[in-house]
Amino acid sequence: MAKASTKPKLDLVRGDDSYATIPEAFRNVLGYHLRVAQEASFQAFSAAVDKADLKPGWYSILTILSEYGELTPSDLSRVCGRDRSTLTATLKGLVIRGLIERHQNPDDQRSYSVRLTDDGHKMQRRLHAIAHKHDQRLDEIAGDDKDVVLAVLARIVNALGTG
Amino acid sequence: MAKASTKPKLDLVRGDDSYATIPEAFRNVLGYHLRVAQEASFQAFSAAVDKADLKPGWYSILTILSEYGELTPSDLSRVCGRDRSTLTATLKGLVIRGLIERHQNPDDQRSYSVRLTDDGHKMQRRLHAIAHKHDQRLDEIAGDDKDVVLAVLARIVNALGTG
DNA sequence: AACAAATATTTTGTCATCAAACTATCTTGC
DNA sequence: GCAAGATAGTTTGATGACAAAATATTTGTT
Repeated sequence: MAKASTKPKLDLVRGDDSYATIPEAFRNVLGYHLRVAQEASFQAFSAAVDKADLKPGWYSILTILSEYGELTPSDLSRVCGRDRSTLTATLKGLVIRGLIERHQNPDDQRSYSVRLTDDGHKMQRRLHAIAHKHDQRLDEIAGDDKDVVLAVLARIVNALGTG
Repeated sequence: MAKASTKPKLDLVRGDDSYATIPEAFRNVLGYHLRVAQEASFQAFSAAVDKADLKPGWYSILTILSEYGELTPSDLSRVCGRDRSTLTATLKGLVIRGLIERHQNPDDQRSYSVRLTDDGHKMQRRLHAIAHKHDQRLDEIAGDDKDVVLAVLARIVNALGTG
């Protein structure tokens, strides 16, 4: 409703596919721009990783393990900010590919931890190189505003929770 | 690798579930914070919509239609920045629920357009009320930095493309 | 010691996203 | 007028996410 006077139907038809028309209702809406920017960023990283025949989902897990050494799936899920159940399939794949190995916890039969293998370390470095290039690109785009943006994003996460 | 000296394993175990420990490797990385913040924002909106027994995916489509009046799935996909194939299922659901209706294009048998029904308009307003509250919350969190953040997010999308 | 409660992980179901393959239809060029 | 190519939409398959239910095991209580 609102202002039904101007219906911008026409300029939708554009040859290039850059995102032509932002609906008026979303123009000032952080959530919308957050979603679109995150999707763009992920797709760009994904494409770069894909060219090397790797999976984008591996990067964060391998990197966290390279930093923390050894973690249970639950701790890993807390650190990377995703639900535990999301990790199961990825971890299974990483084990199969020999990039991580499981260690049964001798004190608790329910629990195990994962750590990088040598191949896992190598793969982490490969992925990190790709990720780092992507980060640099984002940093250039953000320029001097980077710190402000990081601060706002952190406030959003703290205020709304991780999920 | 890098600095294997301090492995912060310990403070992971926290009673609350606010995101405790950001891996050092991600602390300054826009892409990571973008992903986590977007996920948090989406989950918060999703939860609010869910309480009213609605679907978050409906909101953007209904709102775009309320603004543009009548669109083909392809144009809708361009406006909302998602792939065409993503819309198929949602549009089907919206038709079934009587929130939108399809109109065959008389000049092209392949093509149709969708527009809101009266129920669709009502539903759009309900969802908008929820979305608006969510937006206000994000606006409060962003405070004076909102415009800077919006500008950076827009630059990211323009530089990396919509997907 | 036994049963209840908490915890660690997996499984299942839903949804959103893209890309690529497929179908149907329209347009173009010859 | 007909075949080739472009376009609109759908389907299928992969990935990634959550939540809720199911399993297995440990801990705590009486």
